Amino acid sequence: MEMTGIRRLAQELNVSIGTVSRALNGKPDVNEETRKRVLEAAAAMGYVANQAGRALRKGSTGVIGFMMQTGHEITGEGDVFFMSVFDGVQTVFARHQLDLVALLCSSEEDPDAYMQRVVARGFADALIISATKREDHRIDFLAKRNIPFIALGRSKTDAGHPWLDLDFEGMAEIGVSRLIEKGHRRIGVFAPLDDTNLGFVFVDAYQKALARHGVTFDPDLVFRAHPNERGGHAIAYAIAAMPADRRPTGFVLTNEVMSLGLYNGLYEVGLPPGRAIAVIGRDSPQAHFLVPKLTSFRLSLRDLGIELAESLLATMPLYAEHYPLGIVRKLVGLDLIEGESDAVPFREMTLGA
Amino acid sequence: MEMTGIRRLAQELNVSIGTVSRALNGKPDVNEETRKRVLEAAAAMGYVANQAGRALRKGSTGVIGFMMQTGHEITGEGDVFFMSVFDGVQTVFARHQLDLVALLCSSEEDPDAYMQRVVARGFADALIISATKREDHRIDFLAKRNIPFIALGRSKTDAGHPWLDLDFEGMAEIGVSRLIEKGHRRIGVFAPLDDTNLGFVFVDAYQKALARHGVTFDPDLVFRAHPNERGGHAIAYAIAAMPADRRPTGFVLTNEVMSLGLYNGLYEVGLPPGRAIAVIGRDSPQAHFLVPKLTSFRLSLRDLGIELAESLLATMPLYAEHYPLGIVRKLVGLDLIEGESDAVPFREMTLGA
DNA sequence: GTTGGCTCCAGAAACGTTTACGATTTCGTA
DNA sequence: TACGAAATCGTAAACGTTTCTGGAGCCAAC
Repeated sequence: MEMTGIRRLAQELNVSIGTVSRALNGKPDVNEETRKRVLEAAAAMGYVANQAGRALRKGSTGVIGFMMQTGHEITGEGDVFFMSVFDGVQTVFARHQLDLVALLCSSEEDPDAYMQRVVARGFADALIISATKREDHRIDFLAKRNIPFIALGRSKTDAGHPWLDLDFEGMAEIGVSRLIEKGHRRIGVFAPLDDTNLGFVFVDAYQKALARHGVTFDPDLVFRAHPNERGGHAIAYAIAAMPADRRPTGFVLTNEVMSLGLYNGLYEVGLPPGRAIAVIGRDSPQAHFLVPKLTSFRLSLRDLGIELAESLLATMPLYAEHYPLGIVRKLVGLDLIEGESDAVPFREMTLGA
Repeated sequence: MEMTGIRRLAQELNVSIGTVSRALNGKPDVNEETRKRVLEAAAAMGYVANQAGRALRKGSTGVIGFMMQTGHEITGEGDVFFMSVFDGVQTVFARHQLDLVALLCSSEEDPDAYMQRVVARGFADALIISATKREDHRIDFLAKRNIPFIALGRSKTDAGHPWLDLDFEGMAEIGVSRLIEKGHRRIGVFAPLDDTNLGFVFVDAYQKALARHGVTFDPDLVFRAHPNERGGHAIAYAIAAMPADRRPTGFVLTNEVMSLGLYNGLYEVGLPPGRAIAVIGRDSPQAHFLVPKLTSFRLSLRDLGIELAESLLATMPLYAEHYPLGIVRKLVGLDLIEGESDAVPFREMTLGA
């Protein structure tokens, strides 16, 4: 009869399974000598406590879920974005033996339903949710159930929950000011087609920034598109389709990947970025080598991940003492990296490559 | 005293928990009338079986793990790549109530150790591993432990395990032939710095393709770089640093994102793609709008995901009957999409934008 | 009227772990 | 010597579920 797991370990060492467990979990009442023996034997046979058994008994899984939706069309941020954020999150979690897994919601399943399923199953101790919608039922749900969570991205639905978001207001203000100082008056911006919150926040801030500089707002300069390369590309064609004197002479973009499509689209329609149109965008591995060099907002995604993790742990009773941050609701700022894409001095629009 | 989970449901319905469980799991010996009552009550209170309890009892979790490493520098493929593959995988898994989660190995942790930990914990029923190395200990480990798995990418370590990989041989053959037909003789290719297997496979096939066309192999035309935008960018500068008559006049690239860096790098060094150097690359959302349009290899990542999932299930006793595929070890082909990036007719190299 | 088979369900065991509790030993001190 | 505290460990319960076993009830057939 084959013993399994901790029982086998206990038998081999001639101690009880209780002692083995206490030894492995660093509990106080176990002789240091036996603890050493246990640890060595465990390492030797590669014993790791079974997830199900442990979770069932402890009532917690040691797993934090990062919920995201698969399929490219939907996600506004690139994947590089997430991979870097993950890495930051994990360096914090690793300190507490917490594991990060990405909970992947199929594009065929409703995100709300998926999340309820995951929570009801007790799959994770806490959740990080991204791609927050303007009104996001997940927030209410999690708050009501008292599941620790943090949202990456603000939302109109406010449950007093912690969130982190990029400083879109700051980007709007800096971007608009910078272009206006260079003489631009017609500044285009992007707004997403769906109800992700960032679009509204950014467009609002954009309008305020314009007003602050006494420039009147033209709704035609808000370009609705998908938040991906395709969307950026489409915007270029939308611009080209406008009467020349109504086109934007500058553009501010906060999305990681749209600048790629916008750049190439602008080349195609004969309105080269940095020459015919000033572009300010967001730095990313993909956008980093654009020619001419993109004047862009940059932030450390790894640091964002670290802050995300720490802010989440701050709301979890077991870990809060190490992170006395309260309920974090914070905008993370971005640095402006000077490039040449906004070097075009203002003048009447001219067509041609 | 608060009843939880299935017990509460059973009490509410005045049946035993066993009956509830059987009703929910579609077991035969339960009255259809009571089954209906159970299902309705479960839906009403949003009951979902606890993951830990179920996994502990059943010995299987219903979770399939897709193992990947976080941090951008390491991953050769972009995140869009994975998000699309995931989506395909999930459409298959959904048919069997299986859940896909991404197991994220921190860049600070050894991938082998991470995987052993995950397996020992019994976290997932099966694994999909990506970023396979030329010699990959994970393969041996999983095969020895009899854990169902499939590798995305070939490896030298062969455990008779299933794998799927892109047809690098095909891309090398088609890409090289195409450029040679246009008169090119000096064709550059990329090889990764680390020991991912794809590099070796591709370079091998590249050499064979050259030989088949009677073109002698020049090792200087194999450019070692990181498999990301930065690497592509660096290659452009490496090319520019060569004596003009030793430079490649064409380039074949199979990586999703490197063409971005290469394109922009080539522009910077005054060797514009499609004009000074012919480039054949790989299609991707990011590369899709490059100017001039990239002549590229395309495949459906979603279909790749579907095939990956089906091939994995084919090796799992419970599901094999639905997927009589045997042990799949297969190259998936890519279509060539005509663009203008390889339109440059062969001539002596000229500098200048 | 007994038997056998069928349908449906209750009861209990089992999965692997953690932990509360109690038992044993040791040791210092009255 | 005796007693209490401290150290160490074994025992068993508990977590929520699935599934095995058996039993109650019913009907048909002999």
